[in-house]
Amino acid sequence: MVTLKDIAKHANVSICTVSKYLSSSMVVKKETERRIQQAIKELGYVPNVVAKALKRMETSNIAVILPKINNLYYSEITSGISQTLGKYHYNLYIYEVDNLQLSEEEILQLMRENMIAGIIFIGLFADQSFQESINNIPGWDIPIVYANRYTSNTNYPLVYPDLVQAGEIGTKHLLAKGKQRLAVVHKGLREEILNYFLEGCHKVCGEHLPIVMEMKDEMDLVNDFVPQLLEHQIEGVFTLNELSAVYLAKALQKTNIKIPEDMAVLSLGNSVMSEISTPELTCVDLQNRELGMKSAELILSQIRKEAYEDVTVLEPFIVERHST
Amino acid sequence: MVTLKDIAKHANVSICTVSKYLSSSMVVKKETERRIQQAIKELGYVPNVVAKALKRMETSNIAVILPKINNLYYSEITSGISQTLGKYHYNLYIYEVDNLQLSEEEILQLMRENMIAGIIFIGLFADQSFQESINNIPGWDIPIVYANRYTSNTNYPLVYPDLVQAGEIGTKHLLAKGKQRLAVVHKGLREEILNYFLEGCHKVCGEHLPIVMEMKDEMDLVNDFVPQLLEHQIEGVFTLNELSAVYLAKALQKTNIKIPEDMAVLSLGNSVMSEISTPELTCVDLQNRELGMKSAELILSQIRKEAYEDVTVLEPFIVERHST
DNA sequence: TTGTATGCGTTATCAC
DNA sequence: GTGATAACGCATACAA
Repeated sequence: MVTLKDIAKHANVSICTVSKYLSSSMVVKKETERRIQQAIKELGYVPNVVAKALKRMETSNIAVILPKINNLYYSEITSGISQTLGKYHYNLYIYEVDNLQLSEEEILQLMRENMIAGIIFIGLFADQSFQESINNIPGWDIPIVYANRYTSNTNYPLVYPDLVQAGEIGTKHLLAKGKQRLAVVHKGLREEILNYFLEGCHKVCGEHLPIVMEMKDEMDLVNDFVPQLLEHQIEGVFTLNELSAVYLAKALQKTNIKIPEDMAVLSLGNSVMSEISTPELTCVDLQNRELGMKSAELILSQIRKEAYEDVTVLEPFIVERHST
Repeated sequence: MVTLKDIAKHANVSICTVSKYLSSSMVVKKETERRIQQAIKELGYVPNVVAKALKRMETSNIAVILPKINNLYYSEITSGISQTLGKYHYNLYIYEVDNLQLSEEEILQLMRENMIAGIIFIGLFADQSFQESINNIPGWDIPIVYANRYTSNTNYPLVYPDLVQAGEIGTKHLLAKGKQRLAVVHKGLREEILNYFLEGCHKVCGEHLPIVMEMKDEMDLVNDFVPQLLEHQIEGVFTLNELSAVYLAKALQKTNIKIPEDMAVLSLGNSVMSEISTPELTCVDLQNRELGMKSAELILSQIRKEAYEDVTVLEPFIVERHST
């Protein structure tokens, strides 16, 4: 391995001179520069980031911790993070919690061992127990960003889409399409989150709120779920889970219910899945890539000790296709 | 930061004793052990992986380099890699080439700077120029695995699905379903790769090969592509790209062609996309997760200087749904 | 403008 | 069993 020492010797200067020159924290004579450059080229010098990190007690590694990467929802966000981090020459670690089977404590330990410069959690961990885990670590000083987590008892910045507005524009859209009797369908959504949507619905519908229905894994959509929809004479469904929206659309068509004439389907989330569904689903885009980019920026702000917003809210918008 | 030094002082032993005890490369007296353990607990010691890496000149970081992560094809493979690496306590870096806009040389430089322990390339880089880039680096010694790359001029192990067999079982399946006139549809596939499939088809069809059609981005499927299919009186289509298969199925239905009665559609690749398509697509599963796991194992074998297979071929299999 | 010397936290080579 | 001490490659305070 070629080190600064080798370069220094070859260029007949001291290590310090090379080091400072390379970090452009010093101006050197033209002749010195030439010799250093030549030595670097001839010997094939590659800086050692690990040594640098040890000395400076700081890496350029950001960890993204998420349930699984093979899910378009998470991978979109991750790609946004990657894009911004790459621009600033930070590296991106991925930790898939579903695969790793590590406890919260073990993950935090891992982050400290590796001198991670910042952590982005994507929609993970029960609020209290996790925050407690961090508080239990005296001298914890790694920047954190919570992407897609709705909580207030944390000292770290939050980034999430405006779910109230999502509920509002979704409902408004369905009403504008002439759909009166609406249902909000979700799948294991925490009540707290669900309430944000309903608050948005409320703004549009007043007291005439959509009915709320939960989709369960063991349900047969065609035989169990769709009949319930019909029973309530639902005309428009706002499905708060993209994949469920796609499956619902399939079930409706199997039951010979025309989309959007007999029933409109609006999905939350805009990945290829909505696009390839039949019919193509109208959806509320949650700006996942932007969410990722913003999360990365917030981590970098913390690292640089700059000011940052405690809460960043992204504006969702409607992408109209053929299901409403 | 609590270091070995602090622990040593607190436990009244030397740094060396603590270090060797922790790496279980030395047996210590019961009493010493107790004191060390107590010190670690009381002071809250966290080992510093960066310092360890510098000293040992070796990290536990594996880099995965791929075009983009927000693509189920790549993220499935990545998830497989993550699963295996996690088991052996290796960390996973992700580098998205499409986002980073780095040249081959810059990527290789990045890997060396960061003392990456091994690199997995997923379906990337023109064979020759890239291999040359590596050869141009004297003393390059980072293990590499090529996932989904078909080439012979490399010194590194290859992992890929058996495309000949994919062609064979796909064709066989379509024939078994009573489809005689077949088409193989691809989208910008390199001739070399395409030929593997055709070789598989040949095994089943003899000289009566399927016709090959290329799908282009600017094509209107309903007005341009489907009519071509009909013109050739095609009864079964083997689409070598999952997303294209889904779009083709949509186009066929718009043209009121019944799947699979009038035309069978077989897709290559088995992600959720085939599942949520209407109708659910029968497909040839390429075992992406296994591909990732195998890639990770091959990297680890190289790191451990164990023997490994130069070429690992995965066996694709049919997943039957409703499109054939 | 350049050089010397020290230390980041760890492991490894000795000696005791 | 245990302890000094020297590296690993780099950055930096301080000298010159």
